[in-house]
Amino acid sequence: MTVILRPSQALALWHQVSLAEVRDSAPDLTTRQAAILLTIYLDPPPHTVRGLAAHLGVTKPVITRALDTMGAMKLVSRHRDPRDRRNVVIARTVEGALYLERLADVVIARARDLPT
Amino acid sequence: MTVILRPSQALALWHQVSLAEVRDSAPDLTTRQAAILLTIYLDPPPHTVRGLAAHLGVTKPVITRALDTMGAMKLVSRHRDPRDRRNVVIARTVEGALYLERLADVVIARARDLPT
DNA sequence: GGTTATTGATACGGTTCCGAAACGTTTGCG
DNA sequence: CGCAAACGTTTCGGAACCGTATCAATAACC
Repeated sequence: MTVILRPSQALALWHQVSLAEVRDSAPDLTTRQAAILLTIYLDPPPHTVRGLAAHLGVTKPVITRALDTMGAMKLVSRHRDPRDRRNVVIARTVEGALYLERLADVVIARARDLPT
Repeated sequence: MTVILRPSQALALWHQVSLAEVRDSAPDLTTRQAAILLTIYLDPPPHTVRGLAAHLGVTKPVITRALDTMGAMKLVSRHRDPRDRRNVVIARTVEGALYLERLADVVIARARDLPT
C-alpha cells in the first residue's frame, strides 16, 4: 500500500509540519540535527560518531556538535564503549523518544488533513 | 482520498527526506526558514514582513534575517511597495521555485518507497 | 504643519554553527 | 616496548542565529 503524493500535496505537507513546529516553539533543529536524531532512533544500534558522520556524509565535528546540542536538550545521550574506549556509543533517551513521537503525530495529522 | 500514515511511516518519511537533503548538500535551512519559504510560495500574495511574522508567531527581525539569508541564496526577493512605501513585498524567484520543486520530488519519492 | 503610528531594518550581547586543523586518548601492530 | 593508526573532541576565525530594544522612513491623523 504505497503512499502517493502529488507535488502540491508534498509541499503542503512539508509546509504544515514546519509551520506547526515553529508555532509550537519546538526546539528548532537544523536539517542535519533532525537527520542525526532520526537515524539514532530508527536505524539499528550501535551508533558511533564516525558511523553517523559517514552515514550523513559530513565531518565528525558536525556530529560532535550536534550531539552536544541535542545532549543538552536531553534528546540523546553518550557513553564510552567499555570494550574499546576510543568509541563513544550514542543512545536514546526518554525525552528523545517523546519528541519523535510528537513529531510523528504532527506529520500524521497534517497528512490526514491534506487537500485532495 | 486522504493520506494515511502510521507513526513508523511518518518518522521514516521525515528521516529519509532529511537524510536526502543533508547528503545533497542542499542549502541547510532552519525549520523557520523552511516555513517562511513555503508560506511565500504556497499562500496567496502579497507577503509582508509583519504578515509573515504574525503568521509564524515570531518577531519581525526573525523574518528580516531569514529574508537576508534566503535572498542571498536567491530563493526570495524583496521590493518596496510603491503604494505604501513603508511596506516591503516579498516575491518568488525562479531559483526558489526550482528549490521547492526539487524538495517536492524528494518527498514524493521517499513517500512512494516507504515500507508498508 | 506637526504629532502619533506603523513598517521594516539595524545594533547589541550572547550563543551556535561551519570547515579545517590540531589534540589527547586508546588501541594495535611490528 | 615503541610507533602508527583510529576515534572523538577541541580550537580557530568567520558567519549566522537568537531576543530585545531602538532606528529611519513613511503614512495617517488632528
